Amino acid sequence: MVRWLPDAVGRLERAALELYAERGFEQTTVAEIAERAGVTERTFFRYFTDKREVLFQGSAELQRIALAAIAASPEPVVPIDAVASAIGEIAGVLQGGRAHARQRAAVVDAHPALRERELLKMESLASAMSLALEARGVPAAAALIAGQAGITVFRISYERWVADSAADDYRRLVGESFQELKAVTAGG
Amino acid sequence: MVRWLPDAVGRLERAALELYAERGFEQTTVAEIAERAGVTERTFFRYFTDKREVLFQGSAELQRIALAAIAASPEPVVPIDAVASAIGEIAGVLQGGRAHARQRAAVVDAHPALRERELLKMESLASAMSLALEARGVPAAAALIAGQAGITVFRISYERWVADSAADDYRRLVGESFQELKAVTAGG
DNA sequence: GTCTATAGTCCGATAGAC
DNA sequence: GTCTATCGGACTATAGAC
Repeated sequence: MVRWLPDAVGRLERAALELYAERGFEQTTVAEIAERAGVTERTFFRYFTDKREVLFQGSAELQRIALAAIAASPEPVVPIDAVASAIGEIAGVLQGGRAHARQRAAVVDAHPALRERELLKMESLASAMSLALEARGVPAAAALIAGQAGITVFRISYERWVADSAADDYRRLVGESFQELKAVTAGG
Repeated sequence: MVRWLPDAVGRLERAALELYAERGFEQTTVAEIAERAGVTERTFFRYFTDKREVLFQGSAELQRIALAAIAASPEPVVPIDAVASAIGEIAGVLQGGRAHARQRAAVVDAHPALRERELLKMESLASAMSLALEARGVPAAAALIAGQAGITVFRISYERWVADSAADDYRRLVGESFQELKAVTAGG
């Protein structure tokens, strides 16, 4: 007989996503999430700083993958290409869990408080990529812009991927969005 | 004898910025802001949905200016140029209040909850610009990317403008950042 | 694990302007 | 009378302190 069931964090994450989807973010209390996960309210706040954060644990892992890709970019480092490979790697990882991504996206989009948090995570990813580029010798100004360009493409292709049933190849959507970005900034 | 002093909103905004600067965002209660502004807590929540929003009332006006610039862009509408003129207009308006912008930026940067809200306002500006571009006949995909590219430039040049004492010509910084964006995305 | 401060909501009351 | 701005108090849930 075990005292605690394993994976309290995972159970809390699943319970929260389900409840937010079922009855909405604001209509769900932390107590209800904790109850469904079989822990106390106190335990929830042990693992997550607030009610939103429970949906964003995965972003740290994505960031790790992106930084590894930039670190592994071949010399000479072309900022936009290094970032494109990083975003492509992320897309490759997400590719498998489209159903989950869709449910999560619907929940996040439905509430400004969650969209806010998502934007903060994206910003964090962008600055991390910029720093990684600087570490590879890219000048600060170019690194900043390339990092931001990367999340622009990431977000736009993510939206297409979850919204359009026909567009199921996420990595390919990323590549297309990068081409569009190049065309638009060239002024064409 | 008037029953209420005029401009309760303005007094609340100034009181909030002062207090957030003096003792930090989290260490300031809404009751204290209200007290300094000479109203009750209840009145604060009448005008602002939450404790953060009090610092972001100005963003609606900036958005209006940006959209007007896009609506007034000469034919044929080149998305990136239309957005550049919109961001340039905003920079021109902010140009005068550099001291205030600096204090506000310091306060916002100091707390993630405020950075989050700022990112949400930027996102709102980006999608509004994208919609305005679509209204001018720009295809959806290009409009989305151009809008995002616009806020990328806006934010990067804003940071430079408040951080670097020597760089006091905001409009010029915006122009330079657009050039850098073009260079980076071209893969140079 | 309990206790508490504070954010944020709701309903109603009040006082002046028109 | 209606409209608008403020105040008062009670209430719940989040989040952090002890």
